[in-house]
Order: sequence, then structure tokens, then C-alpha cells
Amino acid sequence: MSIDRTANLLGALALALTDRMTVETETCAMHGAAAPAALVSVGVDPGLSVGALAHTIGLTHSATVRLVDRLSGDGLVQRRDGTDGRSVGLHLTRRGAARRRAILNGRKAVLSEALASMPIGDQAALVSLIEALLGAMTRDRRHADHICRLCDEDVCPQATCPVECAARRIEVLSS
Amino acid sequence: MSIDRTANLLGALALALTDRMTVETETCAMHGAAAPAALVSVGVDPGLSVGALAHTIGLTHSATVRLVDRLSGDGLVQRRDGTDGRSVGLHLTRRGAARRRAILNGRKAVLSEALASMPIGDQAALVSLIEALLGAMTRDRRHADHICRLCDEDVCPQATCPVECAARRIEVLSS
DNA sequence: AAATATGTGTGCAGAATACATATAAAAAGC
DNA sequence: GCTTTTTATATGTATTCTGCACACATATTT
Repeated sequence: MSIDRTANLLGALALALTDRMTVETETCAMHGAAAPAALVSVGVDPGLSVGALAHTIGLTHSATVRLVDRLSGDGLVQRRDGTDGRSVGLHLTRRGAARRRAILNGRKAVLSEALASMPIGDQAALVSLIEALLGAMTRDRRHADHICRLCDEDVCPQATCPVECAARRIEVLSS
Repeated sequence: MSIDRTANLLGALALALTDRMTVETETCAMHGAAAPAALVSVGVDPGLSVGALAHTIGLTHSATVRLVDRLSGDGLVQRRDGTDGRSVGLHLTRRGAARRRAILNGRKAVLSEALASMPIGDQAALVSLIEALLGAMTRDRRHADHICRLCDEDVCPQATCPVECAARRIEVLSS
């Protein structure tokens, strides 16, 4: 019952789940580990700039430019005019949106499979515990966007997202 | 209370935790994402062969050879004679063992920090749920070794490890 | 109008990995 | 006992992805 063992098991679970999500999403999007996150994030927030995308997916600006080049070359993402004369607005093409859905569905399948054997009551208990952990982990808005870079907002609305709520709480406190 | 939202939150938590573990362990070991897992795994099972290591860390054989070259160049790992005339036995040097400890402690710190705000009673409940998930996810022995590639066996003994137990159960069933 | 800051794209280099292949040792077949 | 096949490791080559340093264009500030 030591906290060290709890921590270790939590780490093992996180690693095992992330492994399978990574395989699933990466093979679907091609072009590396950040590509699925880019497609998901642009889908959530169309018109996103390259710089903002770089922050949420956790890459350098230049690396993000190259990634957008590749995704654009595949006909998944389009560069349009942004809010500025200098900034670019990123948008998903029809194919990009379909690819995004495939990524999210693959991720959902992996996670649902892991949960499938768990009784409903336990799942409810698990949700509460996860919400507490996620809320406590969230540092600021940028971090929140980064954590949720692969989230499916259709099934997990912002209004009830523990990460989003924590980010808002922090924003209010620091203003 | 939908299972989809549960799955999504579980995925977000796994990703957020893995992000931080990765930063911690990767900066400590250098030489890429698989390096920390290699140091930890060789430490748990001294004399491990290159091929076996490749499986548990999830790299190609050739990539593992190159990784061992780098770790050996840093004076962290030694190639000695293996059980065979052809196979190599991998061992940690003194510095390698210290590095391994640092990796495990960094990982533990990240995970403990996430858990710190959670009441003890909730932590106990969480452990049970995690154990169930890990047990259900484990496919076979190889998969078990892969899942536990970053685990600290000092704080999470094999006898009670849900992944190890599941692997044993499966081995018995298929024999 | 000039200086600074912000946003994007490019030349170049490096790290890490995979694929195909080579070499050595053990095991199996005849 | 010798050949064939399998197992284990290592290397040559190429690719992919990423970061750093820099260049350019557009806003913003002074």
C-alpha cells in the first residue's frame, strides 16, 4: 500500500496505454509522433496559427512548419490567410477531417478495449479519480492545450473537462 | 458517465503522465527514448542479451545494437560474454547503475507529485482499479516485459505485480 | 520614421531509427 | 562428420524527423 508502489503502477499503466495509442495514431497519420496531435488540434480549432500549433503539439516552430508542409503535401491540411498579414490560418481539408476522425476512433478503440472488462461502477469511480489527477496536474492554459492535444471533444465537452476547468481557474487567479 | 468520456480522460491522463516521465527519463539517460528503458531493463536482468533487450524496449535489433554502442561509449553498459559463444551478456557498470537509479527516482518523483494531492483512501482505490486494468491489458510475457520496461522492482515486487501475474497465468494456460 | 517585436519559412546539420546484408556460432538433418 | 538451417550479433546505407541559426515580412511601439 506504499505510495511508491502506487506511483509505479500508475506509471506502468500510463506507459502501456500511451504505447498502444501511439502505435494506433502514428500509423494512421504518418509523419511522426506529432502529426496526429496536429490533425486533432487543427480540427478542434480551425484557423490555428503555426506558432500556436507548435506550442500545443510540443515542437519547435521550424519543426512544426515542416510538419505542416508534409501534412499539406498529403492534402490533409491547408494554409489559408490568418488573422494577421503575417500569420497563417491552418484548416483541415475534407480528407484531413476524415483522417482526424480515424485517429480519434482508433484511439478510442484502444482505450475502450482496456476499459471493457471493468464493471460500470468501477468505471465511475475511476473517472472521479482521473479527474482529480488531471485537475491537479494542469499547470496553465498552454499545458492544458498540450495535455488535451489528442482529446476527442465530441465525447468530452470543454464545459466538464477537468483540465480545461483547472486552466480557467488558474487564469482567473492570476489575472 | 459515458464510456467514451471515461476512455478519453484515461487517454489524456496517460498522455500527460507519459509526457512528463519521458522528459525526465530521456534527459537523464540521453540517446533517445529507448535508452532509459534499456538501462532499467539491463539493471533488472543482468546478462540480458541484445536480442532480448530489443524485444523489451521495442526497437529493431540493429537499433538496439547502436543504442548499446552509445551507452557503452558513455561507460554505462558493458558487453561481456553471454550464455552462448555468439550471444552477448549486457551488464551495467557502476556508473550505469547510478544512472539507472537516477532515472527511476526521477520517474518516481514525477508520478508521486501527481499523486500527492490525492487522499490516501482514494489512492488505495486507485491502485485496485489500475491493477485490474493492467492485468486485463497484458497479452503475453513479452508484452509484460515491455510494459514493465521502466518499472522500479524495488518498490513493486514481481510477486504482487499485476502484469507479471497476468503473464504467468497466460503462460500456464497456453502450456 | 525608426526601432522593436512577432510570425513564418529555409539552409544546414545531427540524432535516432529501419532495411538489407554480412559474419560467426550453435543446432539439426542426413 | 559434414552440410544446411537457424540463431545472435554487427555493419553499411538511407530515411525520417528534429533543432539551431538565420532570413524575411508584417505589426507594434517609441
